Amino acid sequence: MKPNPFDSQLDPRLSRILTFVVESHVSRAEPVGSQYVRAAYHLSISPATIRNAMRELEELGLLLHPHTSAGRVPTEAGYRYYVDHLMRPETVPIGVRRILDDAIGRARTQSRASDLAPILARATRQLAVMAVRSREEAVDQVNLVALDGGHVVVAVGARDGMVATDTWRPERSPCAADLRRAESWIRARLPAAGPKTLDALALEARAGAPSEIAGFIEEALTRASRLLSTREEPAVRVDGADNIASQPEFQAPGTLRPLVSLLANQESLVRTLDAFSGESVPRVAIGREIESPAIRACSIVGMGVAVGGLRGAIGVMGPVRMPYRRVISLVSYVGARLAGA
Amino acid sequence: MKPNPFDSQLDPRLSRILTFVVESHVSRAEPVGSQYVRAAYHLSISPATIRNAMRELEELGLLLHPHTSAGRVPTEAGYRYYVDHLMRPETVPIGVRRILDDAIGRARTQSRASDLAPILARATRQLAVMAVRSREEAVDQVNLVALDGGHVVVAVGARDGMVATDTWRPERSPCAADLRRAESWIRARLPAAGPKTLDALALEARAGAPSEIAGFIEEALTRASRLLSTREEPAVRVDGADNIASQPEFQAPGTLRPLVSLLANQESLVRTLDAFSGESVPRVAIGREIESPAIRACSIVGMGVAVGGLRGAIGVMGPVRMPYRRVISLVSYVGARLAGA
DNA sequence: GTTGGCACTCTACGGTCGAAAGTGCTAACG
DNA sequence: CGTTAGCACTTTCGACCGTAGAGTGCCAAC
Repeated sequence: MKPNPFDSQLDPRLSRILTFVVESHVSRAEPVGSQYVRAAYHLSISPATIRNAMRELEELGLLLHPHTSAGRVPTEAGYRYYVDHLMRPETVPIGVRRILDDAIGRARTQSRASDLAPILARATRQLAVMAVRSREEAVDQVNLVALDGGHVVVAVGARDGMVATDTWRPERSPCAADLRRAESWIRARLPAAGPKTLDALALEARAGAPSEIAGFIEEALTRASRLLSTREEPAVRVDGADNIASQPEFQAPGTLRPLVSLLANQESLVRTLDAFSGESVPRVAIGREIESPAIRACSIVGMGVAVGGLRGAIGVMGPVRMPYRRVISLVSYVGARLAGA
Repeated sequence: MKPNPFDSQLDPRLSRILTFVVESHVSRAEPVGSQYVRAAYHLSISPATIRNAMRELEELGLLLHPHTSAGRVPTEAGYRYYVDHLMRPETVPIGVRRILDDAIGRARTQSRASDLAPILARATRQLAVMAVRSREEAVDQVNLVALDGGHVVVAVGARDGMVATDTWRPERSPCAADLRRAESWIRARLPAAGPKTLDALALEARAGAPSEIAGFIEEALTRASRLLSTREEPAVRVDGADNIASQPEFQAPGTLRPLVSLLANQESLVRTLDAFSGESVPRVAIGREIESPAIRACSIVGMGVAVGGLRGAIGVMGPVRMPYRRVISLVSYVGARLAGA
């Protein structure tokens, strides 16, 4: 972290003006002039005074002039100061809260956390991302069960209680005794195993297990391993892309392209969001603060969540000119519910 | 189908010119003029002659004039005629074929057909979609199995051999006898049931099953039902969006928006692709032939596929000005491999 | 059916002009 | 010292216009 020259509070006069400029610009999407601020907030001071204040803010690097005769626009530092010092927390309106609670409840019980992305996208009118992956817990138990019809279920359980299953139909159906033997062969060799250990164990089985069930055990362990590793590649859900595509910052030709690439290439989006998964309260990354160079013109509000056996992050992305108050309050609300007991 | 006035072969002279115009325009992305055609194909006829032919083609509705002094552009009917009568099939080069074979093999064995979308996108340099859903087969069997640690697996098997499982941990762990009783209660009432029947059965269980296992059965059936219906919502994978976003037809402001919506709202894409799932050879939908009004400026080459217990469709989407030869050959190749035994 | 010649039409580009917006500066005021 | 009024200044934006370039349509001739 570089030292922030604005840690000390700004002059209250300048604070007020900065707040006005930021909030005006967020809602109007145009440079805001001194006249406009005066009229919009019914100020009793003259435009000239406001201009003086704006000039000071510009010298501090918090505002910016697109050109000589345009109003002011907040810089990224300006938004940063606004988010850190000026913005007051907003409470989520009761109606929205009900909708969210409902969706969160469903996500919890059905372990389909990704369904929250559309809800969050609608509520914030931005792009919402939800990425969850399973905890990388040690494997605790492996069960093998025969079903009617010759199918076999392999179920792996992690120490934290998460369970995943896969099904297949072996060429030669094993009898119940074989299943029990295979299970205990595995159990005897199962200390605390991650997916790599399971792979190693599969190899060991091919060589060392009783020959009539060796192939079967190998298959089961291979599937168990794949179960864990495919679980590790996060389930991601993105929604609301058209919300931000319709924003004025994406109207200029060529500006939408990075967004399309992002949607097409969700891995990089997930990687970006991963940086937020450690946060227990919303963190705001503004513009260039985002690592990924592809999305320089955007901001992200994100935090980590945990649902059932899954953990991951939620994030809301939009142009730097974003209604931070509302977005933060919503992310915070959803995040708290998903992190909480 | 409306009667096609062009079923009879076009004059060979006109056919040649139309072919040249289509192929030139596909690769150059600009209106093609008579001079250009002459030079590019080393024709020994004069530009004036070519112009005469073009005028005839324009009168037939196969070519179009953006304005008085621009070259010609194929109309959608022109592309249609080209695809139906002029285009010669292309063979997939051996190198590409190897890459595809490899990917197809992996998709088969791992039942992860969606991984083919990125491959197809790279090969065609267009947008590729792969959507698979499980067959809507009648439920054949429901198994309940206890695992170590108090978890229970519910496995539903469909008549065609597909199996899906879900796991949960009931509040009160049922004993082995309870499980068997629950299983046979269900089995006795299981004719050939779809997800709706399973839901109905869950309700019946709440009222009519032995009280000590009623709640358990209800839960199991609800999960089984959800298993089928979430399986029914197809797994979809889209890739290569940036391929077509970089095409000149998407450079004009506002033209990219529908594409973004499409990527954000993959349901409608899936619905559009569904229309192709019945085809056993590639079908080409050009421009307005596509039902969905959102993607009027695009064409789709798609066909149905089947992988393991899954069925669905692959599709390649791009601007109407698309290299149909190459795309069709690739879709055909992949599709044939996925449909074959 | 094909060709050469030529007038015609339309777009794209670059420059000029006036209106509108909003500032910066200076001088005056409490 | 903060605030204010007045005014010149800068810059963008849209409209307008004239020219260069591209490619056609048509006509008369082969």
